[in-house]
Amino acid sequence: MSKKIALTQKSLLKEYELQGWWPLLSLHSSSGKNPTKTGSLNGYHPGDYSYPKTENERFEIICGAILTQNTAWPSVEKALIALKEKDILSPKAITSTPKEEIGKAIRPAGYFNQKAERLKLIAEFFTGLNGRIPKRSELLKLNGVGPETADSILLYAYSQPEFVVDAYTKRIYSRLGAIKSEASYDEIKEISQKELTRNTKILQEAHALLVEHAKRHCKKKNPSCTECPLLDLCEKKGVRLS
DNA sequence: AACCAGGACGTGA
DNA sequence: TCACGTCATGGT
Repeated sequence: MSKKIALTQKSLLKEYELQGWWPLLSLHSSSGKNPTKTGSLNGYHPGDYSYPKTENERFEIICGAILTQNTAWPSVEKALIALKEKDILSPKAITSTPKEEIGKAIRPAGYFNQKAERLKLIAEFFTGLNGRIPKRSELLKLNGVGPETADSILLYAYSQPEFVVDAYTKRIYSRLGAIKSEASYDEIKEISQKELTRNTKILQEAHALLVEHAKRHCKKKNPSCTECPLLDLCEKKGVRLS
């Protein structure tokens, strides 16, 4: 309870260093995969919180937030790259392109039928904003945008201080003993923001670090606890030591 | 060859 | 409210 979440972030930052989310296609270098990150080819910008710099980048993040629902990031990147290749990674293009063609491009990201529909809905919504920052309640009214997607959009596309709770967060916090396993999305979000302070840069890093840690050590099936940087904080110490 | 992946929605109890 | 089935491809 008391300060476990804050201590966790401190340990994760020391272990993995700054993450620099959200990954952007425009930041992909030709030098290949970044060995310090597990999820993306690269596209991160550690230490630079000035992204997104353009409306195109902002919209790319929004599309990524939809496409990554229950889907591994490398698959999402394939979909985003395909959209860009076909020149349909803009609100106008997505609005004016048939759902079938969008579905064809985003196929590797899975659920391509409903995601194509959701991309069209949020493209319309984005255009209607005219550059204004959306409210969370507005985002939640969109079909296909639940609490996590809404918070991801606010935190990474609009730099609003909203903590993102995902399956990784719940798993890590639950194993640590920082929350009860039945805790709701909003409960986890509130205690996190309370312990971490409501600061955009901190919350961007916090979520990214949790994702990285879940992929490296706190895996669902076979967690590797032996070299876990959180071992001394963890209630389920040594679920798997081998 | 199951199992999992940076969820959300519709349905019925 | 809430548990449960559904949506789908691709990597391990």
